[in-house]
Amino acid sequence: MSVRKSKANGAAGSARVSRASGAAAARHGPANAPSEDEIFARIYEAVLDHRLQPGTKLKEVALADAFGVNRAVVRKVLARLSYNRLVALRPNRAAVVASPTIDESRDLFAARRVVEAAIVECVARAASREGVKALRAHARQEQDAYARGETRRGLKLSLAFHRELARLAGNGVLAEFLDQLIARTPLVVLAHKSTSGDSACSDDEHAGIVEAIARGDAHAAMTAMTAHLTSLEGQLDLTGKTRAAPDLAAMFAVSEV
Amino acid sequence: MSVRKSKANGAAGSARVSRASGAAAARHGPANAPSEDEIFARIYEAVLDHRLQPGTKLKEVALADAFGVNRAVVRKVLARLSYNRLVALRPNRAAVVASPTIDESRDLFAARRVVEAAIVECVARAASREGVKALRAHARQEQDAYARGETRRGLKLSLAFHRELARLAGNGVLAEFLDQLIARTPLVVLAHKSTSGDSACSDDEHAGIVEAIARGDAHAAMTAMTAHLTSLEGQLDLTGKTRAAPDLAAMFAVSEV
DNA sequence: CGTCGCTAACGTGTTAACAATATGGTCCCT
DNA sequence: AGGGACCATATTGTTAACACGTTAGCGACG
Repeated sequence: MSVRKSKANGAAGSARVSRASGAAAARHGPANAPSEDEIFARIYEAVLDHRLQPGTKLKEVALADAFGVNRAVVRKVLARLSYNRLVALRPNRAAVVASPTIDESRDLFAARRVVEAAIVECVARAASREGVKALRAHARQEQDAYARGETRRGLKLSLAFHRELARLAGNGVLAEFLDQLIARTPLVVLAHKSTSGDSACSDDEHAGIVEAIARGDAHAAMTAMTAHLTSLEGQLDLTGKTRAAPDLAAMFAVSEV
Repeated sequence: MSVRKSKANGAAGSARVSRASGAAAARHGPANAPSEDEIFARIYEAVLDHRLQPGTKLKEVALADAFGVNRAVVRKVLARLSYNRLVALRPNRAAVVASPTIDESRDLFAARRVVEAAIVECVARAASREGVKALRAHARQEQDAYARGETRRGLKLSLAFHRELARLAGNGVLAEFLDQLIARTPLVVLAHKSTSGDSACSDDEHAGIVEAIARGDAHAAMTAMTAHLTSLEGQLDLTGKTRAAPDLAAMFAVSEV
């Protein structure tokens, strides 16, 4: 994605922190000012962890304060998040975590079926030994996480499984697009999940997909993937509720994973 | 909350222009400062028209000067263009018009085959009378433009044809993604076209797709679309050359279409 | 003669002050 | 007592100055 990484971490970093109020900066760790990418990831993971629910207002100064960075940085992060449809930014109003509509959710899953069917087809046709091995290991790891009750970790691994699949397909453009779709999925699920049951990718279905790929059975793999996504979509319903949950500083300070 | 609002638009706009140096602003027109979207569109069309070739440096101050806006606006536009992979922005270096690699070009066409096959399938299955009619009219218009020798206009209509198809499919997410792919395609073609022949969508192929849709023959429509894209891809080769073409102010000032 | 190091200009990245707008409370009027 | 307009505050949007890094030209040295 964006090529933004190495900048004035050393001297400028500490100077920046000292300015942005040592109190807020100190709350999330020593004197490290998170980079743009880190902030992006933090907010994204907050959505994954249900700490940020759809409709939550993301005020620039509050975020800047929470992360100990400048408002401009927050602004860029919010722009990126808005590109990915994770937040909606309204002119002259605070940005909010996006609240995907029912239609958008349906379209999202339909798009994933199209893209991921093509991806597993590619992978099933040109599957290397190592690739299949890595996929099996991935599915196993995921299963373990769920078995141990580490839901958050399991969810992340589930997403990573789909990403790994896209990587193996060898089409960078498609992989990049799927990345966007995957990023939006948890938000859609969160916004429209039917019950409190943490709807995640079932590991059995992932395993089934891997086995079809290992057999080189492209048709079976595509069918399994389509069914998998349809089953995921089936866990949703049409109720949409929003909640407010401020105090971003505390929220992000806690999870120093 | 209804009273104090009717003033800001006019005043702010003119104030902005007056600051940004009347000389530069005057070069591309009277006192209108283009919006962010307009600048985005202008640059995008410049790529379409081969006025901006891959590798051309896009300096922030030069662009800001050419359009008569602030550097911050240019910066946001460049970020958006970079998100769409039309420009590459390198840290602490001038942004350049992207030079798609061979692999990227191949992946792009493969992705388009996947997405557009799914799209025409949807359209063929649920095609309304009006939709087919609009498509036919579109193809006709396109053909006329090419017949009249209006290559630029024909190219734009070709792109619009694919966009219209995506719109008719009714999947907003997929349409949005295809939009990105379509936007990148001219750049890829420009970067790797085999000869000087302006490779554009053949209108005959478009017409064939429309007729398959009109018949409700999803399979034929998908085949036609896939073949169409493959034929387009076939017009490319693997030579990559870059040229420099500065003086952005004059370039954008000329085309006050 | 080629190559390395230095210096100055250029261009991007960052920051903080300023301007404009929405929001929420309060007061007045009906 | 209820509703609407006004004022104060909070928050976003814009602007210009500054700091940093890169690039290119030039001179010295091997």
